[in-house]
Amino acid sequence: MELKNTILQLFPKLNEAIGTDGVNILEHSQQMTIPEGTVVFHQGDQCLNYLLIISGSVKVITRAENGREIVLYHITSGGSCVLTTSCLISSEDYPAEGVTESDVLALAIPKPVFEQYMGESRAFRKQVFHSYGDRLIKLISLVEDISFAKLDIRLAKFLLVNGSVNTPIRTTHQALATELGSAREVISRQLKEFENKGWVQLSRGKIEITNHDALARLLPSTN
Amino acid sequence: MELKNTILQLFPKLNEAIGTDGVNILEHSQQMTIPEGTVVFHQGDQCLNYLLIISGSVKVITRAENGREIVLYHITSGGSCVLTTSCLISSEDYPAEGVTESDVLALAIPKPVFEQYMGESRAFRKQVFHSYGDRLIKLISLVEDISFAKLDIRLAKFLLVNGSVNTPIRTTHQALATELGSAREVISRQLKEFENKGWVQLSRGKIEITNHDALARLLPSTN
DNA sequence: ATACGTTAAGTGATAATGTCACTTAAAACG
DNA sequence: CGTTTTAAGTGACATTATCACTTAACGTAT
Repeated sequence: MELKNTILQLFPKLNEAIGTDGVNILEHSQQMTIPEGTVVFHQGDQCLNYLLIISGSVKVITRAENGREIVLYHITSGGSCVLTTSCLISSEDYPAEGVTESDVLALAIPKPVFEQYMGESRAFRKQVFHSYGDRLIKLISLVEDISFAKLDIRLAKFLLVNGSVNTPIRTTHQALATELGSAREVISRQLKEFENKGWVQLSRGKIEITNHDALARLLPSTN
Repeated sequence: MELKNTILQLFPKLNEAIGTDGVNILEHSQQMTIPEGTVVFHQGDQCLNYLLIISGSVKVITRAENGREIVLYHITSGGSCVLTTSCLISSEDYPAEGVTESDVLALAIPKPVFEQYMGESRAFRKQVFHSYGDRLIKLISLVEDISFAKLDIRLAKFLLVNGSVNTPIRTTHQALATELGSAREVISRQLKEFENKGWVQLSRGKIEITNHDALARLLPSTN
């Protein structure tokens, strides 16, 4: 079966769970396809499934009253939605919103099955814990970035990670602002500065990197 | 036994684990007392125990290169150190530092015992997951606060939570800045403004609230 | 009790970022 | 082709951060 191989590849820790442990995730879970732009969960939502993303990407954001947003993280191929899981268990209000950024293929494991696996399979537990730990650590990095790192550096980093000299980045300044937790105007001005220095070329909905090295020199050596 | 009752009170989800499940946490764990000001873990440290805090408090901070710090969260009585746990499992570098804020009494459960409990006790799993979820959600709130909330409001909130009209807050402006992820000078100026309005009275190492209601009016109604 | 070193807090200038109230321009669509 | 929508630009101003200090309060040793 094709899907099984894909899953095993994406979730190496699940090998045991699918194989020798006698629990077969595929039998007890459901494939879901979710179109782009769907709000997968809102603040305060309850979650009834443990979700594994097979393909596509989900962004998790919080919003302030004044409408400003910040992307907390993305869940991509091979990732699981730890926050929905934790929201299921914890009594606190779920403080974020998940939106698909592309068509998404996911595997939904119902809560009781999830709990059974947690008890029976060491491999499954490891997988779940690994996701949790990663998320926690990434969130801490986000806090660090937001409170310490300067915007030009964060912006340069984003550009370098998401584009290169021949692959332009297709996004709006607003989306970039949300991604970095800043304001559109600030991003626009910063990009304009980069453009004036000849490092990027801007057009509506598109950013082309024209001088990779100059942008890279902005980053601290540890990146 | 006194300690057992204390633990059961602090970690209600552990009831089952200590009682009927046949695993006795007290037998397989070790009490530790840690003096105030001890660095419990550094960035990159490995952790060999799952830690439950019985009494006292640990603060978890990150530091920027320029020396600025921010408190990520505090672990107090009844809390567990999820980050050390996750650091044990995840391959990523541990991105924070833990420092005891007072003398701390903790219960250290060695890794193998921890893993055994995770397999055998549903209650223990719940406890662990609950801690994780709470931490994740609190970190998200922190991101929200840092990126959206104005400093005067965050400061007022802190003052109201940590002091009252007859119980002054004993802390330095520097510590406050770290707590809120700001700079000392900014905190000093903001506090001075509060003082000019007659809301607080400042002296070295001490902040007295003189007008609780005025401070409270600064906060959004949802708090 | 006074002097001295240490730590906490204050200050002014300047830079970086965020906010507001718009305007201008590009694309999308009938 | 003209009209909506959506994206991006702009100037003025507010807030927060940074730097390079100064001043004040406290602890300690004589």
